[in-house]
Amino acid sequence: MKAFEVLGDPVRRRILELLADSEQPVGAVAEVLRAEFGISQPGVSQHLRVLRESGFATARADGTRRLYAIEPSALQEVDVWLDQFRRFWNQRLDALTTELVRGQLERHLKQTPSSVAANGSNTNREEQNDS
Amino acid sequence: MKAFEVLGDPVRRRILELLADSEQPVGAVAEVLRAEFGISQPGVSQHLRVLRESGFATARADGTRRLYAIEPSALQEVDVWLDQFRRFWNQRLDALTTELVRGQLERHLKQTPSSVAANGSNTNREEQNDS
DNA sequence: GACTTATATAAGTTCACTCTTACATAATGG
DNA sequence: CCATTATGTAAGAGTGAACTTATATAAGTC
Repeated sequence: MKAFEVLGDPVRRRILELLADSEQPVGAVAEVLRAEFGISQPGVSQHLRVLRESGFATARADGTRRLYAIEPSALQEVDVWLDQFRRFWNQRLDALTTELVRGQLERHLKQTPSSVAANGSNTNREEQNDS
Repeated sequence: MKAFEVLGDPVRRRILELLADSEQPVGAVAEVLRAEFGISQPGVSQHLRVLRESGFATARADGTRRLYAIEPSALQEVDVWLDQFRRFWNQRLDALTTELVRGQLERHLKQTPSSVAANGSNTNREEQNDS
């Protein structure tokens, strides 16, 4: 699990956030990081290398530029590791996330109405005990 | 987001895994870590302090011992950060806490079969894409 | 109170990581 | 080709984090 070591660096996390919007050339990323962290272009290149080699990002050539993009697999590993702890906040929907989740659920059900059919009413009513 | 820096250390991740089973006294944790990482008791205490101070664990006194337990909030922060990337491996449910919704949905459908009525077959079959 | 067990803190060392500057490589356009 | 733009690599410096050993604290035991 090298993934967490890679994400330990705030600059690299920021890079991933930038790539999440869409693939980006090194220059664009470097510009942002110079503004936000005061870091040089070679510094950025080094971080991008780490992200590439650890499976967090991929690069493709585009003329003289290289476009970097998110590679989900490594991030998903992190997600999987978190699974063993989800039960600590998952058992019951707590006050914080209930509404969000509920909205999510409704939207989801709306997207695939066939799967739930008739009753759009008391879909997830069993977990409002302490919220 | 100090959380990722804290999780960057494999020893600390292992400690959290150990605490996930149940709360543990320092001694028990230290024993495992000495076996697995060759690390001393003070080393373990230092890591536990980091986990405490960063909100990943709590400690309560029990006679001469201190029992450490998981504190979910910090881990949940990590989960939330991951949200912005989930769409890369969850085409359908993209936003917050997909797993939560998923588990919730499954439990719900199981608990209230009447709500899905006729089609008990492909109830939530649409999200087995890449797993 | 003295002894033991359990854990925390102090001080110091070591080492890996993240920078920087300088340079290399590669594609494009005149 | 030569210059320019875009990016990658090299080498070295500085810093901080994670250990170690030694010691402090604190609670149970006799």
